Amino acid sequence: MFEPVTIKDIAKALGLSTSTVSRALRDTHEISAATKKIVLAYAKEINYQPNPIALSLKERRSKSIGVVVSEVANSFFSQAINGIESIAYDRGYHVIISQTHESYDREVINVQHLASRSVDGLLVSLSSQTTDISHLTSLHERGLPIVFFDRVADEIDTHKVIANNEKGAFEATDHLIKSGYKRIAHLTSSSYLSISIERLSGYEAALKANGLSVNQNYIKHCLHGGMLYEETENSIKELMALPEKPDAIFVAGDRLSTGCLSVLKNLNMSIPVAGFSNSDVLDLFNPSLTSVRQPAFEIGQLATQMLLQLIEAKYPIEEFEKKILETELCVRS
Amino acid sequence: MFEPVTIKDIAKALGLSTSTVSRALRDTHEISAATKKIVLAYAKEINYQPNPIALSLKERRSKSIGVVVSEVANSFFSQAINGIESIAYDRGYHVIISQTHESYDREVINVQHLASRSVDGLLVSLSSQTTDISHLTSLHERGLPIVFFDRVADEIDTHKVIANNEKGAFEATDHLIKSGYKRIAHLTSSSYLSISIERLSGYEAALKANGLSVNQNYIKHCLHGGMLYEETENSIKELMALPEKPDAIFVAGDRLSTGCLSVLKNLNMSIPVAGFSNSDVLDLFNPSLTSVRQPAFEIGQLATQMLLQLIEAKYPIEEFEKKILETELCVRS
DNA sequence: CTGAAAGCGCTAACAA
DNA sequence: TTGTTAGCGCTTTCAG
Repeated sequence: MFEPVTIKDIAKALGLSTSTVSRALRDTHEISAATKKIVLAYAKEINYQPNPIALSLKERRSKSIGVVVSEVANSFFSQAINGIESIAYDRGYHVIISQTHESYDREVINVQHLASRSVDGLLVSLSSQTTDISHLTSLHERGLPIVFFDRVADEIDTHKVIANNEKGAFEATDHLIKSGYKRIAHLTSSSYLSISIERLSGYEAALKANGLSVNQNYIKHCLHGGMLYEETENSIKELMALPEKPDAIFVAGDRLSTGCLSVLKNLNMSIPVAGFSNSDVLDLFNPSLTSVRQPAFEIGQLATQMLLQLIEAKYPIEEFEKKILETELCVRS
Repeated sequence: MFEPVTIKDIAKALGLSTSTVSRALRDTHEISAATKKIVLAYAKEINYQPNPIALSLKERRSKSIGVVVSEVANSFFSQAINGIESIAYDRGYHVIISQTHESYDREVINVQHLASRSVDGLLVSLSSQTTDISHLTSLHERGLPIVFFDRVADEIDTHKVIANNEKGAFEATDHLIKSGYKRIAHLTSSSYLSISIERLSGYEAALKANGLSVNQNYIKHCLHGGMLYEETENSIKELMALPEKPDAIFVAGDRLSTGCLSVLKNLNMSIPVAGFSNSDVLDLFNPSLTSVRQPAFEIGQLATQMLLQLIEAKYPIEEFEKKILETELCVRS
């Protein structure tokens, strides 16, 4: 049906061998200028495009990287993807995006699929369900470069790029306290996630730094991270049914933050909320959301640079680093 | 570095030929049950994964489809992508997403890149800059299946899936008029886009149906479709500087709608806005946005089904259809 | 400077 | 029932 031009067609048309054509196209020095010119001209004329599949098979690399995120429809991830693309594109790499929708099974399938498609490396942000990461370790041990961003797995020794979640959480919680609130609840995602742990830790540190104690009843985990309205709603209802109701909420995730605001609005409740979010329409919100903004684009860029460094390294790299980028607190009231 | 297991490894280990192994794995009837069992067991043991690149080269298809959208960070597109994935995934196809960022040059490069990567078909939503579609016609003529969604090109005879933009625009405009507004401005994107044309037409029809005349000064095109704050701001400033200021605005796009609200908020202006948007946090907005919501997920699904139908067709398909899905008006005030 | 041939992983005639 | 061989498009020794 769809018949692209091959190097063979050029060779036949020009009465040359395929190898000569190949060399001419790749501008090898061992080809006469005359032949080169003819080949290049003809290739251009018939709009020859090399077949990257054949190339991949031959060179055992695909010049593509796989990205594993939970949802594209999430400001943080879509911005990170833009960062990833901006670098990958410049360096001649393709980006293949796959979504886990926070499902562990889906993550395993996607990772395997990407690996079998011979991506040269993987940029991974774990799903909220993931506790077992053997699908990644096995690939990593066999030499597939992997860089984690945002939701990382400390068990795997490789580059990681994250936001300063602990500090961001600290600042947001501290801001609420400094604004006069004393009973600060914490709404967060699955407790497995590195980001949950880090943000929880920042929240607790802020309480302690201000002489407040940590009340476990004030901490609610939503395993679906805001994807399920009912789950978020239940958590908030439980919080608001406590004898000592919280007087402010610090939320640990993007979808969860907006979900929280929706629930509060629908329940006709008014309570200040601060939370992690990279949405670009927060200024339009009412009730407003004091937000912790992550440098999503930069995280994507940095992670990609590190991955390409691993991919293109001549010798296996043994030293890995965890880059931590600062967040930004946007106070709204 | 990263050495996957091949059919050859299995053959060698088991003392069989590669073809026997190949046949056993594909469960051909001409292989003894015993051999099959051995091969399958061993393949499982060493976690054999067929190399899809080799398969692609052989079968001249990649079991993947390319998607061309302007921005992933756009509710409509991210929802559409979810719809696309849901179908593609079930049918064993990979989805490769590429973003044009509304740039024509980028669109050409992406399309060519996808084509050269041997995608089996293309799902395209044109960039707002695109007027010349020869990069698509040439591929289409050479037999590459293409399905347009949302922003379509009528010049190419193929399947198309769109929302009922004209009716959606009519309803939104009509709603504003029925709410008592008489001087309704229209903020829209590039005039090349099919969606702009359709929505403009619905807007004009609503005015006429209500005995109002179309005032060209009330119609503003933003070539960057809301991506450039200044552009949106200028358009709105021009509108509000008119001797007869509009008393309501109908906006034709997602980013443009939120951009419009931001500008109005920042300029401290209050004027009712209705517009196309698929954001899922509109309920939190203040000022509110009466929205025209497109069935983005379904559009993605349908487009993918149609594309797979073209891809898997035994005989070339000559009859094409344009599916039009209904929008939903969500009144907010 | 150019050509012939092998090989990347896999499948499918064709033989045996 | 299984093995041999060729070929998908390309690069790269190795010969000429």
